[in-house]
Amino acid sequence: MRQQDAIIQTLKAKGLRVTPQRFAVYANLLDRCDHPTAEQVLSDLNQEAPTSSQSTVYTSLQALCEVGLVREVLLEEGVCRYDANVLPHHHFCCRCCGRIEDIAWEDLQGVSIDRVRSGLQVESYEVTLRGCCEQCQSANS
Amino acid sequence: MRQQDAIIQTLKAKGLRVTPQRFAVYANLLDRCDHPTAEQVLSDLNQEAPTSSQSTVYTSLQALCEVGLVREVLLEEGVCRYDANVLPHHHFCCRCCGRIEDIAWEDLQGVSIDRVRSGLQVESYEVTLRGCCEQCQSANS
DNA sequence: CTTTGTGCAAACGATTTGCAGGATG
DNA sequence: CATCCTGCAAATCGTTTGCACAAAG
Repeated sequence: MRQQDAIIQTLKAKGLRVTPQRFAVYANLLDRCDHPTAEQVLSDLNQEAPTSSQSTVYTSLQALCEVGLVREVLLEEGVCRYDANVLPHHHFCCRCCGRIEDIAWEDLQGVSIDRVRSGLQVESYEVTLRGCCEQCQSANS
Repeated sequence: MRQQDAIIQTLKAKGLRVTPQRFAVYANLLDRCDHPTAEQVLSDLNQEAPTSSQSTVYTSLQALCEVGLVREVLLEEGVCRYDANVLPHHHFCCRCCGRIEDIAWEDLQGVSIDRVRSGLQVESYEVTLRGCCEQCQSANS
């Protein structure tokens, strides 16, 4: 219950009205460790009973992105995934199963951004690793 | 003219039939320093006279990707961009104008991949820088 | 001649939009 | 009670597909 209050406070603090649908979208995203698409969130919420419409999920995700509570992740063709982990981190993308895992910032040190071509004002960066995840490795052998 | 022969040889070497349309798509991509979408390539080719249909451009790009002459670049929502530079390199993505620039591999050294969580088999990686490009910086001031 | 590529139009899937009614602060 | 959000359905955008014809090796 305290968890829920925290979510409500967070939404309010960002100037977003707290509606059941918006709450549900954000809570769902916080709850997952993967990076779901809008459609996955939608069907997840409506699993047992219909709670949100398609367009509401889309607008909610957009609103959450705008205030910085959620970020878009673009690692795959055709779909846009969402991530409630907005702390800077990297991604690992499995070539076999498509799974996307977060890589903690500290686990990948040593990028020297200051060396980049002058003229470009770099505000942030992230590393995308591609390869084969543990599950797929054992499945393949 | 030698340039054109080189393209033809490259396509043949990859086992692709050399058709005027496919040639044009690949030549166009090699010619540009940006990372056009399929639609941009299409309209570019048909600028003066119609040379290729929509579906042909899409299938050509797909064929070129499959043989490794072109790579997909996913840095923006909704569209898939293409890049004829298949040497490993990084990308800079301007937040203001959306421009995407290649960053040479050597310009960004020091990522220590071996330190990443064990279990993950990393085959490749790339860094995405985000910020403000030179043109936008001067435009904003 | 066999195989592969092209072009058209229709199909598709993800996302967006217009608008009327409903809930929130 | 003014504003913002929701839900529906239709619209849109990028991309894919089916199929008949044409071109390449």
